[in-house]
Amino acid sequence: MSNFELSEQEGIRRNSLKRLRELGINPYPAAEFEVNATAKEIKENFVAEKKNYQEIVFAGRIMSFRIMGKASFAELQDHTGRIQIYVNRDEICPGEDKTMYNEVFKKLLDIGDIIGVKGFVFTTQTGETSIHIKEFTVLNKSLRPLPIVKEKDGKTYDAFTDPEQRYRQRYVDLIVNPHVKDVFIKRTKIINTMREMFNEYGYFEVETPILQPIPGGAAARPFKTHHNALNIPLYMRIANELYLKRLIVGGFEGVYEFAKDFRNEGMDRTHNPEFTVMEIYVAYKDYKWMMKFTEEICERVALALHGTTKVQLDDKIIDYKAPYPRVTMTEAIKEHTGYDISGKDEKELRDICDKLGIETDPSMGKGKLIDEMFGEKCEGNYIQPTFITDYPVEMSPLTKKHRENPELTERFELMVNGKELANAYSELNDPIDQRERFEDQLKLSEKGDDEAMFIDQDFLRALEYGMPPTSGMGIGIDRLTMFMTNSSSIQDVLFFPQMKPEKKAVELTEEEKLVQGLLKAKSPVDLVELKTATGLSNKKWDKAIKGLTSKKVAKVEKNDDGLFVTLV
RNA sequence: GACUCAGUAGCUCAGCUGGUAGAGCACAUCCCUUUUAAGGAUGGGGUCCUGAGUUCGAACCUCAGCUGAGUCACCA
Repeated sequence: MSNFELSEQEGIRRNSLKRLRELGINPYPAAEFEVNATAKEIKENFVAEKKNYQEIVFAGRIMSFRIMGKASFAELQDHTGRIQIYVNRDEICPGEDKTMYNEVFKKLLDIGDIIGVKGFVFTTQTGETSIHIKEFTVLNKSLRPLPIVKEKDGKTYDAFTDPEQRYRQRYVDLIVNPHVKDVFIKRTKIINTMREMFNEYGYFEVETPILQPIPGGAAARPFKTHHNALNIPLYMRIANELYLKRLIVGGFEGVYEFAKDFRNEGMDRTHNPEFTVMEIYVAYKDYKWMMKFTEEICERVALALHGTTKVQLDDKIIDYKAPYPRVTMTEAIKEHTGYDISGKDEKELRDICDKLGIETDPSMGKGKLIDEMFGEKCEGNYIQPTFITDYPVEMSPLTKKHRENPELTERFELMVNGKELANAYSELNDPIDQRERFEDQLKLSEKGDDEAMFIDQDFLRALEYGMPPTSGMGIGIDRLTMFMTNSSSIQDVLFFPQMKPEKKAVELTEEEKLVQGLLKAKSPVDLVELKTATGLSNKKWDKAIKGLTSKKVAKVEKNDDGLFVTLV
C-alpha cells in the first residue's frame, strides 16, 4: 500500500513504529513472554491474597490511556478481561534518562498496542485493583486505530455496532465487544458438553468425507466442484447421514460427528451456506429412545451454560427440563387447522391447502403438501420444546415406516421457539424399501423438485449386507447456539459468516489520469488553462481535480495571479 | 428474488426550502503528582458509497449500480 492512502492516524502509528526502532526497541520481538497472572484472577483474588500478587508478569492489549504529567493510567486487556495499570515516570526511568516514559510510553504507544508488564498489584484511592508497573516491554505495535468503546453505569458510548464491519472484521469485534466472545465461548461449551455426554455413553466420534460423489442424506441443493486428477465432479456434503450409517453396517454401535455441511441456497438471518450439524447414530435403538436421549442433551447443555434449564430467548423463557410433550403431526395439524389429514389422498390434501389459503403447485406430492400445512399453520406455535412425531412417508425417504401405520414414518423433529432444532428417525434398514423410496424421489425430481435425493447405489449395497435397527438424530449446532445464547441471527454465532467480497478500492479514474498526464507536461499550470485543456465537463473536471488533490497527486494553490495546479 | 431502510472523519452520529460539511470520542502539540466513558488549552483530519442526470450550483432532488440491515418469498 502506498503511503498517501494512509489516514493521518495510520501515518502517525507508522512513524511511531520507526521511532521505536531508532530507539533500539523491537516492536515485534520474537522471544517468549511468560505471564504469571490474568486480569480475571487478579481482580477476583487480590483482595483476599495480597501476598501472592507482589511480583506479577502480565501481558495484554492497551485499551485506554489516561496520561498525566509524571504518572499515567492505562487499561490492558488479556483473554480474561481488562485490568488497569499505573505507571510512574521515575519508577519506569530511575536514572536521568526519561525516554522510556516521556517518549516511549506517552507518545509512541497507542491504544491497540500489546505490551508486557512487570510489577505488583495494589488498590488505587478510588478502589480499583491495578498493577503498579516497574517495567514494560513492547510486544506488538498496532498500525490501525481501534474503535474505542466506552462504558459507564451500564451506558455504552461510541459502540462498534455496524453489522457489516463487525462480521467482516470479526477480530476487531472480538477485541472491542467483550459480549461477542462470550457467545463463542458458549458455543464451544455446547459442543464440549455434547461430546462428553456421547463419550460417556461409549459412542465413537468419527470423520466422514466432505467431498462426496453423490450428495445424500438430505433434500437440498449442493455445491458442486471438480477433482482434477480423477476428472470427476464432486459435491460438498449436504449431510453425513449415509456415511455414518455405513459405519453402523460396518459394526460400530454408536457413531457421531460434528460436521460442517454446505447448502447452495438462500442466505438470511437463520441460514449460512456452511453450517454445523451434529449427527449421531446408535444401533439397536428406536426413535422413542432417541427422544429421551435428545431431551438429555438439551437439558445438560442448558445446565452447563446457565446452571438452570430455563433459558431466556427474546422475551420468552424456554425451559429445557425434560420430558417434552410428544405430538403427532396429524394431531398438530388437526389442532391448529381443524382438518384431519389421516387417510387423505393427494387431491383431498390439495383441497384442504386451498381452503387454508396455502399456495400449492403441481410438483408437490402428498408429503410436501402436509409439510406445507404444518410449516404454515402449526410450526410457529411450538415455543417450548416439543417433539412432533410420525411424519408422512413421502417426506422421509430414509426413515423406517411406522410400526402401526405404513402411511407414516418413525420420525420426530424437536421444535423450539417455532423452529426445528433436531430431526431424528428410526433409520430405514430394509434395502428393498430403501431402493423404492429413492426411486420415488427420482420421480419427484422428474416432476420438478430440484431438491429430491439422488440414488446412492453404494449405500444401498451397504444396506443389503445388513444394518442393525438403528436410530439416528441430527441437531443444528448453529441454531442450538442461537437458542442458548439468545442470538437472533446466525451471523452472531459464526465467527466468519459468509459475506459478499469487499469491493476493491478504485485507483485513479480515467479523468484523473487525463489531468495527471497534462500536469506532467506542464506544472504548475493555471487552473482555468488546465481545465480547458482537458475538455471535461464542469462536473467531471470537478471530480477529477478533487480526486487528485485528495490523493495528494496534485495541489491547488492560490496566489495574486490566480489559481494554480501543481503536480506533487 | 421482491419490498423497506441505511451508507457523511478512525468510531458514534448531526447536517434546515439544494448554496461544496459539523459535534463528541479518537489523533497531534503543550500544561497537569493515584485518574474512572470525560483534567485543561490549541490544532490537524473528509472520494459526504459509486456513476449518470436535473441545476448557475448537489451530501441533499431523479435514475442506475454497489454494500449492508430488516420484512417476505424460496429452503431442512
